[in-house]
Amino acid sequence: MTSAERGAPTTAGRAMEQRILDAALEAFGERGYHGASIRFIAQRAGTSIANVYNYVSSKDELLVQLLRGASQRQRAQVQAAVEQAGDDPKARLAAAVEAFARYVVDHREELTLSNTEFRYLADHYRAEVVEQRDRVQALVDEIIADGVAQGAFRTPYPDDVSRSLLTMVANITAWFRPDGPLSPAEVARRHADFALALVQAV
Amino acid sequence: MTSAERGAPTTAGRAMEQRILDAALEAFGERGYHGASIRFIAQRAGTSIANVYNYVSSKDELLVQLLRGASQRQRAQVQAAVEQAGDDPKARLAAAVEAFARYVVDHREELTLSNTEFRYLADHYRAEVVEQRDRVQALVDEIIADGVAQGAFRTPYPDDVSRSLLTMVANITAWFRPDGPLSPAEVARRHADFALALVQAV
Amino acid sequence: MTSAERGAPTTAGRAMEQRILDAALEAFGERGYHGASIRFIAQRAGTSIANVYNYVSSKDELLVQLLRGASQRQRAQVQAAVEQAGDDPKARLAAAVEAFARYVVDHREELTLSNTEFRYLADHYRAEVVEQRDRVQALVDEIIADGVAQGAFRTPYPDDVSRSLLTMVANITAWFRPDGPLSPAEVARRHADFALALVQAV
Amino acid sequence: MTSAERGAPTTAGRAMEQRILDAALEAFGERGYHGASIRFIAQRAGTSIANVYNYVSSKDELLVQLLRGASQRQRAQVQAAVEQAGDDPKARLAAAVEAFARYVVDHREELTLSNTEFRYLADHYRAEVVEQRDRVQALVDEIIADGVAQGAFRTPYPDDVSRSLLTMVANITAWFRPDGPLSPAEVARRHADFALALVQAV
DNA sequence: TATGAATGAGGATTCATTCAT
DNA sequence: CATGAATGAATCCTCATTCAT
Repeated sequence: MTSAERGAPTTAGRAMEQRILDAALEAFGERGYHGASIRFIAQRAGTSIANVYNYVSSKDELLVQLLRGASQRQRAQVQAAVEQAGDDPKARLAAAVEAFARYVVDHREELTLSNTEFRYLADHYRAEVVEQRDRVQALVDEIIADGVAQGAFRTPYPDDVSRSLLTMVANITAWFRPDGPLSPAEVARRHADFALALVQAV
Repeated sequence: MTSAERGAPTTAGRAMEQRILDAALEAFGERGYHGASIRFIAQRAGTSIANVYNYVSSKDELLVQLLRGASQRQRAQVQAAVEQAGDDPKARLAAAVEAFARYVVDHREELTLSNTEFRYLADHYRAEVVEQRDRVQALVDEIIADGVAQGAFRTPYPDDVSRSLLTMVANITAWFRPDGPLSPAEVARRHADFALALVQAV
Repeated sequence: MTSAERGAPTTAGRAMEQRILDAALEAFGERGYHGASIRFIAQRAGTSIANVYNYVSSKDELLVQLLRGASQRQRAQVQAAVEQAGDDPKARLAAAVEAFARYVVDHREELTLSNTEFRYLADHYRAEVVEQRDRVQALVDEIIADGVAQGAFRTPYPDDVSRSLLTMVANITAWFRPDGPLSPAEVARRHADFALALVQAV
Repeated sequence: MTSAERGAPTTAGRAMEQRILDAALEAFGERGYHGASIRFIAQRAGTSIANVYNYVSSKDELLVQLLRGASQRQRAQVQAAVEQAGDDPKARLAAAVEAFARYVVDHREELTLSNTEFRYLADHYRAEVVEQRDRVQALVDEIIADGVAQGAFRTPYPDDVSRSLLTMVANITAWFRPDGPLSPAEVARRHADFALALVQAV
């Protein structure tokens, strides 16, 4: 059931919904939230404007649905990676950053949106996305704090480093091009290294 | 007939022009390029819509004028700082990053624009801004390469570090709040430290 | 295929039809014909939009069905009252007006519709409603004319009084509130008195 | 200065504004508030849709401007007539009703609007119109109460008569046609007579 | 220098309606 | 009997821009 009030969707309906979400992701990514019209999105999805509103109740809602999904999946991916990384702070930090970076590079469109259009969300919607972000930030904060406590990291500003680190990784979208010299995997790995350097791992 | 196509501007004219540019900076910063209308900007500037067109030939031009000025001033500030820093790679890198960061924090609105609305510039205009950015990037690239050559920095990926470093600093705008715990000066200084950590300065 | 074009309706079908008509009456009453959408009506009726069209062939038809029914029942009620009132013009007029007023007050929504949305009916439909109204008007005209002929009423403008009288009573809807000080029965009775005053009954 | 925020209007501007208001009055009268689109109004006024919004800030505002003006002028006309009518309750009542009726017949479009579209006004706007109406009603209430006190009127329900009387007169719009047998002046005069009959003037 | 008047195109959204299931 | 999917046309309103004054 989508946010537009309706009953159980058919198979065709579900497919159409996905096409619309995909089209919106592309459109917002290319032109920004305000720059991408519903007309443009509908065209990309191959439907009429009116039919878009059978699946989504407003343009706002379209944006939030995309951002919400992205932030949840990214958080989940980071959390899972950390859980598998064992106890060593270095391993945990590397795993967190690599997973975070991997999500960024693999879902550039979602993250471009998240970085640049997030602020246009209505307050009510923004909260949901902020929470996911905060949970990731808190996780990394904690890893770094642990590392410092155990003497594995020597940075004098653990919290500031943590924030700047995630800022750096989230904004890989600002320069990464898939046809560039670095593969997604390499980009992610190197940023894991950068993270260790930033915290001054011993 | 825009300002550029006319004779010498009067003092009052110059003041009006500045009011318009300031208003546009605020407006774009709050709502984004597509989200801020000329009407909104004119209201902020306290003039009529039509009068905005006495100073700027189009909305595009308004954006480009802001971004061009910002990127030039930022580059100039970084260059000046580096020139005064002497020969030591560490001192030079610290000076470059601190100056860059300082500009970001002191001109948050300009840089928010630069980070998020830059992509909406027409190709022709974008080039001018890109050039300024590239010159800063090249300068930092060179400092880091020198440092590596002299054995002062041990990073195995000097170019990647350079790019990620500037990304991190440019996006301080994403989280910095003037009423937060850190002063602009502190934020800048710490990012200089982060830079040295990132390049693994000896 | 609308209800009219189908076989005998089921009991459940009849109930649904009534729910739709009730919902439409409410909706048109609250928002007017143009202001009430089929979506709104369907929601009130607790069905889908599409299902509304199983019972009514168009929005126009929905309005006409309501107005037609109302005007028929009102006319019937007035006629019945007059027939039971005997021969005295005063009694007949009082009975007519009281019955007419009673219908108005007891069916405010229908009459609000009738007073305000009637003009949006397509010509073809309007005729049916006009006929019912005209029959009531003619009946009252006749009663008053009789009264004048018999010397029971002294008004010099029998036809004008007749029209203004029914206008006054039909538009009770404009001010009557069920939670006001007057009961429906009282309102009706007083208007019967007003009618006698208007015709200057001896 | 119109409600749409602008500076001093030019002569041409004032003329355009009047054309728009006239067009809206006609349009709302013919099709009702919800039925008359801004497009339709603009066409009638001979301008573009966008230009309508140079003079009026919303469709709501267009309606309220019309209704506000009408109710004010009608009240003023009634008040003036009463003031000139001397002290005799009969003369005063006749004057009030005749003036009221005259306004109705002479401004049928305005009053059709007032009778049928008034309820679609936003609460905030409605209050202004209600006040004008209430003042007229209060004036007539008072005249009738005085007449009853002085023994000039014998109606047992002075307040109810007062309300039904004005209802009757306001809704002359429902049946009056300028090409009918009665002139505006005659219609008004007869309703003054009806008023005296209703209150049972001695 | 400054602004009111004007507009065509387009913004998001809702409309009444149809049809396959 | 009932409904989700779909649409073209229309809704109100705002857009960036021009021009005469």
